[in-house]
Amino acid sequence: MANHIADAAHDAPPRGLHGSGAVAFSTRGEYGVRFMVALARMDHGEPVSLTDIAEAEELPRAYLEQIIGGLRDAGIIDSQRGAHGGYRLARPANEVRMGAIMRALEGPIVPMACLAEEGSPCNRTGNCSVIPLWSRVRDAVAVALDSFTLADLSQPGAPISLQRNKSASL
Amino acid sequence: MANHIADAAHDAPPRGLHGSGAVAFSTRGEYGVRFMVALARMDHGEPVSLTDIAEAEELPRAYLEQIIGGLRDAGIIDSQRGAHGGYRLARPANEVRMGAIMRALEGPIVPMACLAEEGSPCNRTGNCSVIPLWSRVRDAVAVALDSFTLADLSQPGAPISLQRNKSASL
DNA sequence: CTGATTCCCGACACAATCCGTCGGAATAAG
DNA sequence: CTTATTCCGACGGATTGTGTCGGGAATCAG
Repeated sequence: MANHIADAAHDAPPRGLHGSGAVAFSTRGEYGVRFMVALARMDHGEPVSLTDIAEAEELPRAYLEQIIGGLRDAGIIDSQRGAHGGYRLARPANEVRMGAIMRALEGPIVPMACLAEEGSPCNRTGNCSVIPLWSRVRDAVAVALDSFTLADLSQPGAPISLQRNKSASL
Repeated sequence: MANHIADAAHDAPPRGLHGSGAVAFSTRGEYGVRFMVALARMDHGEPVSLTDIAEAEELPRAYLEQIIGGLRDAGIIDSQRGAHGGYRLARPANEVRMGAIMRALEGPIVPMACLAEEGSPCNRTGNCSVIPLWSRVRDAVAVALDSFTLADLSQPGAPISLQRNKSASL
């Protein structure tokens, strides 16, 4: 199980893909994104320590530490050890798409096991005509995530042209 | 030292609905959709028994039985008990959107707990500027699912204008 | 050099939930 | 009455999400 995380962004799935109630991301995604937003706001050249961010966001420090390993491996953040160490954005916030962050945190977007390239791709070939459905969902999620950059979320006033949030039970 | 963050920072009560690694639907979604597609194909006026569909799709019968309860409750399928009983589509296949099926199977589409209307909606108001992200993902998934009808998937030749599936690591 | 600070990493425990099974009750047809 | 079928609650094993802990490695200050 100890697969080395050599190059990220492509090789993430030590975490299996099981499923949940609905589309639901896990807390890895939530905490990791909040970490990134906080880091983008606090990053002024000097590294920001994990403890500072965990306090600011009221997140469990040790757990957060474990989560953001994926961000480092993906090259999204740079880390510096030792006293006065911490984390920095590897690139400007407006060049970091949220899709890259989420994939680094939660692994590839695979709404259904059929779409995972490794392993048996749904041996029910021919019968299985539902793949287009999952495929389109996957693409839609990717587009939605990539339509935001980190800068969009880290600026205080929300400058996002967002359609009215109905908040109804979708 | 402020070590109190480590143990007292997590608010226990509102941890409610979370779930999975990536976007991944559960097998409820997969099996349920396959059930619906099979039913749409086999439905010729007479009820189709669960055993027949489970055999045709090679799905565990008892588990499938449990899953499709949601479809019945949602009024998507009609059931008839007793000998020669079984299931029928409640409406024509081209009037049934896949989004309705998935919601009946897996519950509302809520990528992050913040968006659940019941309960505490992310008491971090003000700070939490990431809601637009989850909101857009939710809407994108809903649109993608609703862009298919059951008829689209149950017809043998795939008549769907589907962009080329790159199958890359999204 | 010594010590303090911080990231890094493996292991572990607890809880939740998924996945699937089982047995039986209710209903309907012959 | 017998048989076929849906309906329902409960149960268990396996997996995984969530979070903690302890120590090791890098880095900096004195």
